[in-house]
Amino acid sequence: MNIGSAAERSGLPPKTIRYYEEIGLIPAAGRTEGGYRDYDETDVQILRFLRGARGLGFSVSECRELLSLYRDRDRASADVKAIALQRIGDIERKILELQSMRKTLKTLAERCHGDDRPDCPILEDLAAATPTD
Amino acid sequence: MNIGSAAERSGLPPKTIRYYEEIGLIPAAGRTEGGYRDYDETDVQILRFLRGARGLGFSVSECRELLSLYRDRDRASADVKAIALQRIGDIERKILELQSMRKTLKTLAERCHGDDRPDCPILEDLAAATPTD
DNA sequence: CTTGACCTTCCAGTCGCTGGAATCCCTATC
DNA sequence: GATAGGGATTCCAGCGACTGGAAGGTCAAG
Repeated sequence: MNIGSAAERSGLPPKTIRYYEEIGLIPAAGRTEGGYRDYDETDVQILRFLRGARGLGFSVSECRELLSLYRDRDRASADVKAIALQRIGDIERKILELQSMRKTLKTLAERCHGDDRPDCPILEDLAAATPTD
Repeated sequence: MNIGSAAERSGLPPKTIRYYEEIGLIPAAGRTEGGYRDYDETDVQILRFLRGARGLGFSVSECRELLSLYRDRDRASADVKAIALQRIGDIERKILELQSMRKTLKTLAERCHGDDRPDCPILEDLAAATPTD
């Protein structure tokens, strides 16, 4: 099947599939006589795997690790779990950061009357910011 | 004061300050005879403002808007508030997305025994992913 | 035989910096 | 006055993970 069908069946855009090939995340696809990339079900499976992993926020290099574990029949599930737990930690840190931003913004937005007058605690607060690092 | 002091007093790295100048986020700084950029307290104030806004996750183009509102004495606070509310919306969407990822990953990680055996629900689940879009 | 949808490669751009190289300025010490 | 260092300057390249677009090749239908 050509790259368009593989894209449709995997949920990844053709451009992304070519990009993954270029960076060596997936092996170079076979070619038809006319020079078109040719994919089979196994390839699509790998592409879907990547789409799922990327969708869970794993970086491309984490995907590389996950993929090599996926292909390794002698893998230890502990290695996979470690990557997943790491990712959960990243996500939780990010959530905390976003929640803190939201809290600050909400407080400021609540205090801003939001009409046509110019005085605004949001701007005032930003202007008063001190370098805390 | 030179860029190093402005950096210290604003909390932004010198490279970032030059970058902001380059992209026109801040006006070009004055220069000393020797060609060094020269900053005063007002400049540092603006840099701090930017650091605060970026720290709350506003994009550079949002910062541009916020800065122009900040400088506009005839602004309507409603315009500022609208940007802030928009940003809160972005943050909340992002939090929901991350929470969903975390939930999926947690479920998978819990079901993975994480020892030296190869069978692993994390990999199995990724491999079974279907294009849902 | 032509049309149009697909494919190919390659180059550039996105966002917000960050690193590094080569060179210049300023101050302090010998 | 020479020199050493710690700044500053510019410019170019790279990060991550694509995405857009141009110029051209291929394929199936009419």
